Amino acid sequence: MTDTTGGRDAESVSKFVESFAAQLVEAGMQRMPARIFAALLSSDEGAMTSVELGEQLRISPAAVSGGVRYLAQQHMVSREREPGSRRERYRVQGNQWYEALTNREAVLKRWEAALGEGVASLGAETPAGRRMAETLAFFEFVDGEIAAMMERWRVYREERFGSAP
Amino acid sequence: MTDTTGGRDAESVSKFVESFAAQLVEAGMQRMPARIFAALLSSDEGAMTSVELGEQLRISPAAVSGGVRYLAQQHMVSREREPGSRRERYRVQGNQWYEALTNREAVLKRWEAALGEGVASLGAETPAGRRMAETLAFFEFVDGEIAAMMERWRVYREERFGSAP
DNA sequence: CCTTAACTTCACAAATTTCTGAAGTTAGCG
DNA sequence: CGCTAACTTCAGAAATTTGTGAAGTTAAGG
Repeated sequence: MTDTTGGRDAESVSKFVESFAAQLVEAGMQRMPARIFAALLSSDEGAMTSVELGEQLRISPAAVSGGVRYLAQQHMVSREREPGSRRERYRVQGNQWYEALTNREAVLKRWEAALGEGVASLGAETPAGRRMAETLAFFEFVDGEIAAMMERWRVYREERFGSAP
Repeated sequence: MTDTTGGRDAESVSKFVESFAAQLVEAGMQRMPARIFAALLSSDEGAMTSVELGEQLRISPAAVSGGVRYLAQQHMVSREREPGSRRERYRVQGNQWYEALTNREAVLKRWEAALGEGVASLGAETPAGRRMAETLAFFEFVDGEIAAMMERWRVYREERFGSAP
């Protein structure tokens, strides 16, 4: 086995990273954040330094910096500092990240606000206004359901994988 | 009330269209599809012709054509032809569109496939492989839950708004 | 304190995406 | 059977996005 990273075949890891990143891109994520995220996800530690990311992905420190900032804002990675060092590590926080993925809460709230304005400006009695009110109800419904779904996931996860976070 | 479109204030409708489209864009949709979709959603009929769309949004027939094709592919609008005419109407199919929105089925399936390959190529026994297997389980779980959620929505919708599609 | 390592910010070049006008295609209508 | 209305496709200009190198900032370590 070709093994240049200390445990795995570097090439097949890289291949997975790029292919998973491509899926994320297709789903709307920017390219650099997607690649960085995929790299972190497939690292054994679940964490990498800026330099390691730059080397594996062949990108500049500036690109790492920008990508990581985006991911941190979305709560998909967290940054940690080894005490007494200027070096940071970026970490995929266990299952926190996919909870963030479904936590489109902010997005849903904005949609709901926009639809609410739509109902108001079109008039609740017009056909368009009524259609929009129903759409709004749908998003409010989804909003409420998601919390319950995530709770069920935690239970299921616990019993299947053991060890809560 | 300024009323140039035959029932509503054209300017406030346009304002809503642009602001809702902006939200959709921020969530990842392309600009033209987003604007076209918002326009359809706020029309009383829930349907408009190519010419009407071009006029309201100030875009070329080519842009309408491209945007509508995208929306139809995503099952967010359907095209209908008034019989004995070359003219088409594009329609937001009641509640069908937001069901399509949650029907990220294709997306979820691709993610699952990619993650499955990841587990295989990293090794199910490695830490990274284990983390990825858990992620995969999460998406499979969500996949299953969504169908049930939509069913609950239909029941709720029926009792709150009456009249199934 | 001075040096240096480790990010971050910024201006700009390159790549990509988006929209348009023009030309093409198809189907209704006289 | 040809004319015209109603899309669609395509090539390319314009705008936007992306990633880089270079310069800037901050904090360890000597």
